[in-house]
Amino acid sequence: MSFSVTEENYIKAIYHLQSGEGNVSTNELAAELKTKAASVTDMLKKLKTKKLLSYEKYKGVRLSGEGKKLALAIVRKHRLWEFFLVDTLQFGWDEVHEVAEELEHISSKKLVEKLDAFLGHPKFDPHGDPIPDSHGKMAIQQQINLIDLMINKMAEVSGVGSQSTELLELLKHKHIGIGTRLEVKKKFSFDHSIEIKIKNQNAFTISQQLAQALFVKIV
Amino acid sequence: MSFSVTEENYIKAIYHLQSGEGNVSTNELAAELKTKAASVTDMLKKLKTKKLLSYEKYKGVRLSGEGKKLALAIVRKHRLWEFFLVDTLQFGWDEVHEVAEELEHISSKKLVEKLDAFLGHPKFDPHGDPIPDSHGKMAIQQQINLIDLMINKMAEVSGVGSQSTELLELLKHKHIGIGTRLEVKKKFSFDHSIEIKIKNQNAFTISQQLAQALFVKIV
DNA sequence: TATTTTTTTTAGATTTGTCTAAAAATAAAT
DNA sequence: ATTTATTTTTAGACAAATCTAAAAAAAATA
Repeated sequence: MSFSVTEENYIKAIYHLQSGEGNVSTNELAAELKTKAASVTDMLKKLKTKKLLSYEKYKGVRLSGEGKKLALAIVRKHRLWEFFLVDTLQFGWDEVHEVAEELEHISSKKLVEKLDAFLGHPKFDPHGDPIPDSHGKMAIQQQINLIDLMINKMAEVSGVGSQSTELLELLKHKHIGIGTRLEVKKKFSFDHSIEIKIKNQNAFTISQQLAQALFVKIV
Repeated sequence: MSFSVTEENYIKAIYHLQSGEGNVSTNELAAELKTKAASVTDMLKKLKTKKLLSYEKYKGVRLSGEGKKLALAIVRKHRLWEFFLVDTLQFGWDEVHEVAEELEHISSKKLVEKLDAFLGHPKFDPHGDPIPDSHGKMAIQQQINLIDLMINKMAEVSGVGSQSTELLELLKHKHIGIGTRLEVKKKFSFDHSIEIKIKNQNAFTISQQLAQALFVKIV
């Protein structure tokens, strides 16, 4: 079975909104899709007959197994294309979203698998979000080394690479601790030092050694 | 201004059909687009108001300057994507057409230019057709029809005249593909069939129809 | 609990692209 | 030059996805 671009966009929107538990409301969906509640109601009735979701009048909506499968396939394509745009075509990580919104609706299964193989089966997209594999499975978002954090991505310090007093002394001096939120503003290839910015502070640079000793979680 | 996928397909179809001179007829277009003449008439009226073509009742249609520009932009995208699919993703040259039909409607200008640069500004697609540059200019096709190849001149298959599965089936059976090197050994005026010789194989004859569907480059 | 407010659904209209059937124009043939 | 055949256009209808306005249901509040 094949679906229109509009239908796919509804499925994707529901997927993103139902991440908590509880049902997704008509109004939430209308806001997300920049359309009107009446249009959403019509589409939900249609997608229900296609068995992509469970929906009862006034009760909101949740994806069925089939619906989730479709959503994951779309998310997979979106994130693979984003990876391609940044990694292969040298787009900035902040300018790929709209293009990927279009590319995610290209239907060829073979294209997706060949693209995935060409890119080396990446597990995370340029924003740090996990890419579902061909069965819909995603890697757990684990912490990454600060040295690998992409520029301008807000992250939270979640671990350190050693307990040495020397390291802790340095961290104390720079007012960095577990839970500190920061962004990488620049990376200097000369000595692999990086410039970071902590809220309400001026940006400052830290050495490669220090960056490698810090682990962060994207927030 | 931006155009729907349907509108773009009409423009592309007219471009391909008007290659000779003379106007393109409603019925020709209906056949090419697998739709009905009545639908074509409706769309032509619409595209005329958008100034993409000149159209008078019962007189057929031709693209305007704007229309040609749009057609060339679509053809450029189609052929660049075909090149990408074959060259980068290792698709077979005979399985890329449908995928490229979808990809050609992705709108991002930046994507096209980045893709073109990544591929090394290719001049011809995997079927031997020239790829328009960003200004719409194409390299002269230095390939000739196999039927016109002089006897005993070594040449290399560089393109096919159609994408039909019937042709592809025949070529597969005869082990002829893009890049196959061959020579014409004899031409028979009775039925215009020609005898060709591929290295390490016995010579065999092919029909006029097949020869006309093959383009070669002298090597 | 009764009433007001918010959310959601229905009803009916609109747009895009399509279709069939019938009418009009053009081209071909006697 | 008529008649016949073909091509093209009009007229009216339909499906997809949307909208506005009004009605119905659910939630919030007094």
